Amino acid sequence: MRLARMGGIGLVFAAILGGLWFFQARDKWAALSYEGMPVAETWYDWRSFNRPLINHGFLVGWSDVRGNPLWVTYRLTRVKDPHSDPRPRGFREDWRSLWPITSRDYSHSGFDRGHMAPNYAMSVVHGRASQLDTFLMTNISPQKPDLNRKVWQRLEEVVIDHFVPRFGTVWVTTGPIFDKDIRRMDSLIEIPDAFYKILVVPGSVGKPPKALAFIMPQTVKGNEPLSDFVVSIDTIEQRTGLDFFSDLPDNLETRLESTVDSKAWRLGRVSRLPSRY
DNA sequence: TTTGGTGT
Repeated sequence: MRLARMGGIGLVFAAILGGLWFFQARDKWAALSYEGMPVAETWYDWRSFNRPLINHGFLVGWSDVRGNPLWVTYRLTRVKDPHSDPRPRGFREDWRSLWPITSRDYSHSGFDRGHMAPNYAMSVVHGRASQLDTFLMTNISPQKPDLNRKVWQRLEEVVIDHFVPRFGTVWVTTGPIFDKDIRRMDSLIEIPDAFYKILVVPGSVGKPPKALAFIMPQTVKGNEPLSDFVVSIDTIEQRTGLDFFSDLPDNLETRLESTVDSKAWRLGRVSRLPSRY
């Protein structure tokens, strides 16, 4: 009898603590993503199953099965005097991943440790703690050097150097794409076939939001114009099994995700900009 | 280097 009562009290406390955790987490999920974080279209499908990890300034949808983040979301805003702290020395294991993933798992694999939330932009906009979090292995995905160090880097530079100053606020959703055939590195981390990046400038009164989306395959040469890789968000949803921006009113969401609107972004002017380095 | 690699 007494045992049952104590058990009951324990359950009530657990429920209260769990509830508090959930509501706090839910607030952070909402604050770190635009109109709802990405969700798997089929919740029981292991291929798109992921769980949200909260970091300073960005959110990660982590897949323990693939050993990759399936999506990362963050907001970039204009800052007056952009400067970044020095690049940290190394990549760090994230204790939250089910399988321990370390920097060494990428060594001699032929793949770069590719940031999803980027070091420089996060440092400039969100500060040191955020910058350090971008070096967690749960923010890293295997990228071929010609992608990571060339055209993907150019895309990230255009976002932080041109789009953010021009529009004030840009929401970014980015991650890997896995086609049906599964290839893994020796460390069993799965190798993506391509990467996507979705940019959204939020709407204002009487003005709908605008989006620009890219898919870049691992096989790029690196000197292609960015405009070669523009796609609709619908295409990315089909290839990832994720649903983006699901909190938008349906008519807005449908329009945003089906249209390709590179003119409004004046992409042509920055499409062939060389990397700064 | 606003991307990364390798090594101790």
